[in-house]
Amino acid sequence: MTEPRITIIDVARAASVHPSTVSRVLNRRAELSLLPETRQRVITAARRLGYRPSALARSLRLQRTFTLGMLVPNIDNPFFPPIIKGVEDTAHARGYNLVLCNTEDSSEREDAYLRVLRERQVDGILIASSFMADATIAELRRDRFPFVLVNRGTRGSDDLAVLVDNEKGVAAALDHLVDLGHRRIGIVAGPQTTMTGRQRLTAARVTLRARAVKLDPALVSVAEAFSQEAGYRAARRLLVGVEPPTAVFGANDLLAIGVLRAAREAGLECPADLSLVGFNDMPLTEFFGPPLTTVHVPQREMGVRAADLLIAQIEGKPAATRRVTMDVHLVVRGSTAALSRSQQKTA
Amino acid sequence: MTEPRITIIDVARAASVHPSTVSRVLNRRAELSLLPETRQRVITAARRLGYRPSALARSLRLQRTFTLGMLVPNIDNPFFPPIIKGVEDTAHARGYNLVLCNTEDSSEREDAYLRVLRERQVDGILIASSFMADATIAELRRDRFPFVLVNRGTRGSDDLAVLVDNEKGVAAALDHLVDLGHRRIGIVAGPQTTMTGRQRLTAARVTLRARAVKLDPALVSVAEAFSQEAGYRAARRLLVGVEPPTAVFGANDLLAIGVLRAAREAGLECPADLSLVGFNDMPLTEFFGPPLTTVHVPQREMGVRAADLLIAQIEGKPAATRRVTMDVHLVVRGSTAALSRSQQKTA
DNA sequence: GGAGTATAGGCAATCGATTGTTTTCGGCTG
DNA sequence: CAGCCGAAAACAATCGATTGCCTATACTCC
Repeated sequence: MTEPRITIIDVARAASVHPSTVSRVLNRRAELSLLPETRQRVITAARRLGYRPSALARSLRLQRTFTLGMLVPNIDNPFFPPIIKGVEDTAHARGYNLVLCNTEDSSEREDAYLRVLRERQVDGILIASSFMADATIAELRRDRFPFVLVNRGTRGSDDLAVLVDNEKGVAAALDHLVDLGHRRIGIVAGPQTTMTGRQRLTAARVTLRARAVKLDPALVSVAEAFSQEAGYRAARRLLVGVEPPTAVFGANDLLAIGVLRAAREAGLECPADLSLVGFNDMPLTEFFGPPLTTVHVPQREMGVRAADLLIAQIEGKPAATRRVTMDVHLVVRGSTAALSRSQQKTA
Repeated sequence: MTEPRITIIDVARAASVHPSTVSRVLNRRAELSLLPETRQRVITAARRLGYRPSALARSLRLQRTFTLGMLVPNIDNPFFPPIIKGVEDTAHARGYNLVLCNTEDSSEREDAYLRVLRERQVDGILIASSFMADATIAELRRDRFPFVLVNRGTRGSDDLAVLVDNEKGVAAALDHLVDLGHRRIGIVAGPQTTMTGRQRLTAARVTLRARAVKLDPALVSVAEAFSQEAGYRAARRLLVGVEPPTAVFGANDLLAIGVLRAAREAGLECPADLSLVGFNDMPLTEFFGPPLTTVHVPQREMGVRAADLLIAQIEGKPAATRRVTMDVHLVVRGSTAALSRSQQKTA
């Protein structure tokens, strides 16, 4: 903008009133009585000049930006967009804007962005990013800076959080495989540096033990990220063994797709040679070849609940609950099938 | 934050210097000489107090926010995340932050967000949103507000823009189908309220005419959005006719996936009964069932170029070029096949 | 030793809006 | 007609950082 900015002072001059009067008129403050005629003069002048308030100046004065920040690990993961939309819709409806930060699964970027968000004085932060050091979060806690964790927990503290019932979801996924007759089940786990990665792997162990299926350590492969590529690399380690699995559980859908690719490369058909279950039920999974059996997570709803929680906290409303756990359920599609004779022979 | 904010004044007091000195130290201004010892005292004090500059105050004073705004039609469309990442990476590398706005294909939201971005005084805007009224853009142009169009053009003006070679892409897609022997080719076009939608349909007509294939008006179905659902609805209208197409071109990948769904429902196998080509080559298309033949668009690169263009404009650097057209090429995968005998009989 | 000058850093205006306090002015009362 | 009241709007401080300009101090040179 090379044009000089139209300020409240310009409007005041045009309407022959004091700037403070302009402010009161435009903010519809009832505290002070104003002549209807004056009010009209101000409004007309503002419109005529094309006045746009400066959110910067306003925020500086009010110490409130009406902006939320959100840290997302990777916007490329189709799991997140619906969550983001849920947050955005809710925020918008309540008069807040959203600044989105893609941390690219890097803790440096997480820290950098967090700093930026605080310097910009966002009113609160949603953290869907999972690598973040507990120390960083502890700092937020100490400063009483409003924040909500999304799809990730922290050890034992009572931070505001919207979580997924990982235990139930993993159990549903593995029960399904066991029910189909599978006994050699492989796990492509998420990074064990993340809460989600650890919880799901632990839950898998628990479930298999409960079903009396023993988990061959050679069939557990930890991916270094929640991405298709990492899933592919992890799956390759899994499928080359002397006794490959007849079914694999991927700790999220992208990992499962990576497994699919590795399987194809190894000449395995899914689900004939290898059953596959994912987690999240991200958009478009039903169109994959084959359509992915996966654990459905109410993504948009998570975003909505997270934004609700955060805004309530910001506005000092009594939080009905500090922790929301989303229910999940298995969606059976085409990537899983009963253990076949040929698979039994191989195994 | 309930804690009182640490300001530059607090640091100044702690270091026994004037606030202006603190500012100069922390901004490494060389214009004025400072005693190394003073400098050190200030830095120490700032660190000890945990001073965080207020981006708000800074921006207000400098009339610069070092923030870019980006309007995206729908973050759910996997086509956009890589573009966004390209923008974000570039912006970040140049010291800018990005505020992302999801317009949900609604022109009201577009206008609302555009207003918000201007009130927040972002330094420039990237517009990937396609519905936006030309009048709104004209206003930006008039105010000399820096902006770049991404993946959409405007009629005849010389706005900064990063475009896709739609003509070439569409020609490649349809040439491929014609080369495979298809003559009854259906088009699922994008909304004709968007430039992209119109350009691709026009290009399709031109290409088919050039190949002397006549386009049955009954085989052109316009979707009301660039979404899977809209594609599905549009495709249903197309496939129920007395003489259905043997191949379909979807104006983007999501539309193509909608076609796939409709085809499946109609009992048609892809590519055996129906060949299908999309546009964009968004992430994961290779994992669809069948893997989608589509026109590859360098998504991340588009974002990078757009951010480059915008930042150059903001910083008053001479723009080498006002308009960048990305090259595209067809990626043949599994959703297209040569016209088969059975299809010929049907047709 | 006094004028000149370089160096270090303080002073104060400014960015644009908000809001508690004060002023102004007309009208009314005693 | 002085005094008071209330409505309407002006005044001025404030949010936090930046920067052109000015000042104070010490040092140099003749």
